[in-house]
Amino acid sequence: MADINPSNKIPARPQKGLYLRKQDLRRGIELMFFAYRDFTGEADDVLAELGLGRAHHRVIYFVGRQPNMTVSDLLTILKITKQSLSRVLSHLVAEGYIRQEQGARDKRQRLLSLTYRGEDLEERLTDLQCKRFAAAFSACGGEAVAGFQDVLANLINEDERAALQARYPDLFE
Amino acid sequence: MADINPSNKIPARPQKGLYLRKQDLRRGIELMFFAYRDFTGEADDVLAELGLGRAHHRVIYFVGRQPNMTVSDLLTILKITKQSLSRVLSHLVAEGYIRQEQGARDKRQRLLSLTYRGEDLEERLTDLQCKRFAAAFSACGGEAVAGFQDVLANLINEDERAALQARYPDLFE
DNA sequence: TATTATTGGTCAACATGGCTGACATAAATC
DNA sequence: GATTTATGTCAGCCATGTTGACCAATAATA
Repeated sequence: MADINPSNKIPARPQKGLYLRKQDLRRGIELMFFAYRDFTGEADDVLAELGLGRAHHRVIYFVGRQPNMTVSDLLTILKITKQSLSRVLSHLVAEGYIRQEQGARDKRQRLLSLTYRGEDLEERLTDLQCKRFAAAFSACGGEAVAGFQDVLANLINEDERAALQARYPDLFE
Repeated sequence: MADINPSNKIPARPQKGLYLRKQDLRRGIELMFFAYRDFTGEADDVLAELGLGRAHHRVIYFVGRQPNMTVSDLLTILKITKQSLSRVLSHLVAEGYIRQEQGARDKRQRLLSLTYRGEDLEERLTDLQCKRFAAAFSACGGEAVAGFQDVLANLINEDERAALQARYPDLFE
């Protein structure tokens, strides 16, 4: 019997690449949700024991990465309002995780850095997340890691990607 | 002048693979943060106009993906408390995005599905995120997409990954 | 069958961390 | 010097997590 229906062989739409089917794009959405949920989960548990939350973690992480940064710097990275940041930051200063010094050039600025206590916590949290990445990277291999980095970089807003590249030259290799 | 310090040529630690250096793992952390932030940003804006939040989006997305699912099903996916879910869900039902029917086999259950209004919103939001993925995937190519999927899958908790595989067989190819 | 345990869901109250608005102070500009 | 701009704070609102107490339907068991 002849194959009357050509749809068995010829795709209905022009084939732009198998990874661009709706199903594959939805898989991207779902993997991002599940991976992010678990990626942050362990650190959240540690933070909860200390009476801190994910917002505190972000501040500690980025201040640790770039000591003596200003509040404004943090705001452009976190993309939250300075009022939101202020609450979290005040808490971290009060609890002795973060130290702030008045800026020499501009006295309005408060330069942020981690105390020893802050460094300890940062290391503990970062180690947790790094271990997860090390396991995943090991399981997948270098090619996959490169692809992972490439896709994530391209999910970032274009203008934002340029700004990040200027701030963190090694973020995109 | 002879090269006295060998650290210029010989790595301090055994070389487990270039993508497992601390720097690369931290890049993973940072890319996840920035990519997730922007990946959710556009949809958040649409939701905000409708007086909804990201929590509502998650419910709409997963109910759309699997109509007639129960509240319990949703809970195991979202990993939040049923009290949290209840508030969001009640709101969505009140606003006419979601319909709930009593379960036939078990009258305690309420089977969830999208109304036409809910379907419209789901499509609008999913399209936004799919477009972002389509652009990123196109820019990076199929190899990168495969690596992206592989790494994300391996970032998910192992037990959870098994459970997801059972629920969504096509999530991991 | 009657009782008990489990499962599915709701209501109330609290905490975190977003948000806006009003404001103080330092610096830059006119 | 007066105004404008930038940095940061305080107060209060809202969304969305949390726990605890509870009700109803079903399943398990004495």
